[in-house]
Amino acid sequence: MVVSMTPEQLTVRLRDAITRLNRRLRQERPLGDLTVTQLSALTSLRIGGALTPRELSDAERVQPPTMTKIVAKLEERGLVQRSPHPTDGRQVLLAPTAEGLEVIDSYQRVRDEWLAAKLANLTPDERDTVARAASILEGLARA
Amino acid sequence: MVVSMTPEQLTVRLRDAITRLNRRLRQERPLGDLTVTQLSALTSLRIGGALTPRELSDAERVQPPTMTKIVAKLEERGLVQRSPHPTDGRQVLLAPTAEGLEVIDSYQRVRDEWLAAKLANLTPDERDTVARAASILEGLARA
DNA sequence: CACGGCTAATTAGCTAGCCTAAGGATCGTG
DNA sequence: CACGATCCTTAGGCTAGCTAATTAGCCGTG
Repeated sequence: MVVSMTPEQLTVRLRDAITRLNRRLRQERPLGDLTVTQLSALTSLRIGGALTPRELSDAERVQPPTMTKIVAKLEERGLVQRSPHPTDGRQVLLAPTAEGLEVIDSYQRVRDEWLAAKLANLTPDERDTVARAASILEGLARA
Repeated sequence: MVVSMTPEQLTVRLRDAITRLNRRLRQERPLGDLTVTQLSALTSLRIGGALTPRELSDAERVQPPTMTKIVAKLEERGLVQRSPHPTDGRQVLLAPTAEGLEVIDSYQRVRDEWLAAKLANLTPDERDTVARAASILEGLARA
């Protein structure tokens, strides 16, 4: 079932799909709680262990001042802890607190209900397509 | 090459890919020019012909006040025209101006250079996967 | 025919999330 | 030891979304 589409059509189509789905994801913000941006940053911290703000902003593809704000909010909620860098006084190390880790876990289970439910309605074949596309799209965003 | 992934992994992975790619798309704002949101609304108007603000906000999945602002910006630029509803004095009809249509066309060609270039680097197989996924994702966002 | 309740659109005001520019602290090297 | 580079933050601005409240117009009922 090859879809025949010009490159322009594909570009427009993909952009549209991305922006709409993103809007939808933002809307589904569950009680409590963290925004998509905050959760993403927190998750990067768990994966990366302790990161500096610079490393974290690189990982999240935002500018450093943006990350300052995101981290500030996570800190307010006690989900991230800041400690001095052992050898470089300019830098700071960020790490999730125990509560932060807990929050991530509970989100992994609870959070994406809306999207998970939608995905569950797809055929196995469609899910497979989406899974492979997700990897490809991540690659695009990273590049 | 079937990717084996739990539903949770897929959900998280997809959300991540969407948000990151969306950030990237926002950043690539070309000179001139319309934001992704504005272009999307304008395109909906071209497809839908003349729509009321309510219809347009439904189509774009935003709340009416949000659409009021988007339309105001498009109007400022002379890309959208407002006319009274023939039978209902509360409503308003929105339609793209000639210039608005022209702008859409030029964007279709010029705008998504960044994304188009990325897509061009994919293998035909990957492009096909992305194309099919785009349709599926649009369906998700719509539902 | 007027009035009460609904709907459409806008206004007001908030938050998140992104940016650039500029500043202060620290590092490292000549 | 001074000076350029680097790290983080502050300041300020913009887009994009939201909810609550207001204004205007519609319509059915008494």
